[in-house]
Amino acid sequence: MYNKKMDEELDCGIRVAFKMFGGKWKLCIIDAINRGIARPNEIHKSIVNSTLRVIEMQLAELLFFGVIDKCTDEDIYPKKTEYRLTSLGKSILPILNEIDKWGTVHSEFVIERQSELLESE
Amino acid sequence: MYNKKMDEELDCGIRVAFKMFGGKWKLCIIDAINRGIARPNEIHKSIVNSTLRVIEMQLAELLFFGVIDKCTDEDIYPKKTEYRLTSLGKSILPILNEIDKWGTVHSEFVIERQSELLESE
DNA sequence: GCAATAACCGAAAAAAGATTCGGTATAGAT
DNA sequence: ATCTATACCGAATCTTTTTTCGGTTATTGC
Repeated sequence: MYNKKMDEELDCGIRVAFKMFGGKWKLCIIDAINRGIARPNEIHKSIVNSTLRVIEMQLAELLFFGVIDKCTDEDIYPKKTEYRLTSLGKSILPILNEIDKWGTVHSEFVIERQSELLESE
Repeated sequence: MYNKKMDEELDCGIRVAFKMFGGKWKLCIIDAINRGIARPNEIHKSIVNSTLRVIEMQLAELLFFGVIDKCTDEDIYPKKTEYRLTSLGKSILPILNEIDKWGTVHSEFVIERQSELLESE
């Protein structure tokens, strides 16, 4: 969450949507929370190759944009924070499922093309 | 299309899908082609705030991954190139429509939150 | 001949985004 | 007292993506 130098137009649905969940990790985070993985540390561990810091930052953005809700139990230590999807967050789930389904179906093909790229370097 | 230093796992559908159409401009390009805007120059003009160069680069990637087809009329000048969606490209359309619909519905809300961010800098 | 046009490409520079690292806080266990 | 765990934050650094800019090619129109 910092300032951009170039102005970004939110003039079509696609760009608005990408503003919300277009980041590299956002949909994975939303998916994890939806599957009941509620705590930052757990979310981080569930997403291969993610760093805790980036998960924290993306959670902060999702929170700011009202995609998720946060409740922290401040009394207990180690602190216990849980995130849940808001209704706005839940409204993304059908899209998430479609995207995940598409990716699963085409995974083999994409991975193959990808590896051709890497071989030819 | 260059080499990444960090390895990216394509271990879930979401990441596979994002590999294909997760870029900032890809879905806009697919949308444009789907609406009959077939030529690089026209696609560029139809997408506000895009540079021609980035459109060219993204078209090359979409081509490489088999999302679009290209046919260039080399005989005529100025050269005439037209892109079309392949069946793989067309398979993305339902998702694209869902995303666009979501963004259109929530556009006002997102733009408002966004402007709160910018005011408080 | 010269400008315009369309497609494209390479490379430097800028911007955006992610990682790394070190720090805070606080309580319970050893 | 020290270690552990969890959440979280700031800042430097590094990677990835986008922009900017200057080319090339080949034809049509002036």
